[in-house]
Amino acid sequence: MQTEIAKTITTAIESAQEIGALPHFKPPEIVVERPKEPSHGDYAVPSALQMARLARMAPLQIAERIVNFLEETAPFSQVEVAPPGFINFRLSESWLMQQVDNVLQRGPAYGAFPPKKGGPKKIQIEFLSANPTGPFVVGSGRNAVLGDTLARLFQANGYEVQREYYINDIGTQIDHLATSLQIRYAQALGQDMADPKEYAGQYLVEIGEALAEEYGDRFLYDDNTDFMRHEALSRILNAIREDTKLIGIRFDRWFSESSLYTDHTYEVVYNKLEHQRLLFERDGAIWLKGEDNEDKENVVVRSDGRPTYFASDIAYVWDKLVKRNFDQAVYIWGADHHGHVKRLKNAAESLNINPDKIMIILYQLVSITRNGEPVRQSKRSGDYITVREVVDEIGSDAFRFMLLTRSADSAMEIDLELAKRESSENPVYYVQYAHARIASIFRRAKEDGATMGGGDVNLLEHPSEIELIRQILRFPEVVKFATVNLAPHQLTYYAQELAAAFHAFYRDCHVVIEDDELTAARLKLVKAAQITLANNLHLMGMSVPDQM
RNA sequence: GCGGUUGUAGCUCAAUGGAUGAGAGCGCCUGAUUUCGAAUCAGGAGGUUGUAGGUUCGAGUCCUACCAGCCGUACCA
Repeated sequence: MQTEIAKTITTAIESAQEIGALPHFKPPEIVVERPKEPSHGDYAVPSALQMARLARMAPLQIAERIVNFLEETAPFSQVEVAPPGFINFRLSESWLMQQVDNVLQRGPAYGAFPPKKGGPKKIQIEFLSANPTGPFVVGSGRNAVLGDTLARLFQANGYEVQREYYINDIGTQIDHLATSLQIRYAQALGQDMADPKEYAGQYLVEIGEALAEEYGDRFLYDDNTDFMRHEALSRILNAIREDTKLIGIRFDRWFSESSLYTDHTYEVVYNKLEHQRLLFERDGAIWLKGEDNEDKENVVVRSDGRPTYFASDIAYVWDKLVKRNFDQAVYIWGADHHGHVKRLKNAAESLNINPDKIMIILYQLVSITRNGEPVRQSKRSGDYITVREVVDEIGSDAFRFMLLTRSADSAMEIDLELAKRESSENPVYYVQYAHARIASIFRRAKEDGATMGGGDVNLLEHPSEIELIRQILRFPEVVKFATVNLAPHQLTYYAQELAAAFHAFYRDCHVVIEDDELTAARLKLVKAAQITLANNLHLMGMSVPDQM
């Protein structure tokens, strides 16, 4: 709708300029807004205000001339100019009513957009990717929920989406993990050893005990680092996989960092950079030049010959955008990684990859408190709160909703005790209750033998009905907006507004009544509301209950 | 020090450079059910959008400085 309005405005300006009603100038991009104040209509265009200087005319006058040249005003009952120079569009009630049939027809697809012409764009979203050195903790939950919801949003926008988890399965930390497990295993076999310094968490004790039970002392005496590394990784990753399922997340691929080296991707990328003379040696290490002098140089290969994490990052982005040919690569990173954004994009550019294909979402970190006291989050010390613990207490839907309501760039604090106490007040239940109430209306209608077949949507003229339709029709716009702005939290706010519009309608309008025709029409409206609520809840990865 | 980011109601947070109303939820106060589900609805109190300047027809939003919090500033990941 917004793009259509923008188009008609543009043509109106052009024809006004041809005739001379407006002077010639290059019009700015036409912005179509949804005004906050309902009396200002459904859509508003402030372009006349922006063009006042260019046209050297009063904004009100510009707006009036544009309106005079508008060709198509079909779905609108009113197009008016308001001071200081807005052009306001009001949708006609009959048009609004007719959209209800439209929503019913689209059903589960309502709010989704078809793929672009020429086939769907391939987008890869890599998220969570928590180091496999410990359990899935609450802090990472935000990453997971953001990534998964964005994946759902891109799917709704006609993209072909792949969800990927990048496993950091090499490096110093993994070596420490292996030696820590070796100690736990030995302890499980009754050896008197000091607790590991590196990874002291309970989960390694359990894995050590499991190994002792399965293998006895077979791995006790020789150097079994490789075995320990493998066992620790696979068991921890399995646990993470199970825990992500707990909140409705599944990955399409688990990508191993070490595979970048075994399949020679790294070698190819390294040679490419070297061929372009972008690598140089200093202090025994190999560095990558910065894009310009202001950018810092970064170490790619350490002086002991081992590649850095950054080296893997470069090979990985090549793997994504060149080898696997994704159109876009989305990264979800904690804000503590913000320093890496520029160097990754610069490296991509050095490889002739368009850096615009890389979208990096930074989210502020989550701090955990319990009754106001900060809780430390550290896998090394074994001091952490897992997603599983919290989900067991408050449920997956409330957990996801809680993490999703904040925009990514606002730091959030979760108080565990408060979260438990208030979980019954979580707004997700408000939204789900609206859905369940509608299901209940349909159960009632069935008992009474009422159906929505043949319902005439033109009967839906009560102000609460019109308002509910307006809210329902916002849904596709919200989906689009949340995607292009990478702002999935918008879904949670819209869901509450939609539910509120339904509850207000419920107060004012009985659905199952004596008047069969009005009943049928209202059942249609209520069905449309239910479809929209359900599609929204699905997009947020939450359950859609018929009863609560 | 330098760089990034955040500062909005008692609390947790929204708000696409727009309109005499900066909005929700929680908490607090007052009301509503012989009715399709009260996990609901209606109303009230509560704000100098950290401070000071600037740009703009128009600023919570953009720019500058300052104050406060968080993060980064590794041949860790």
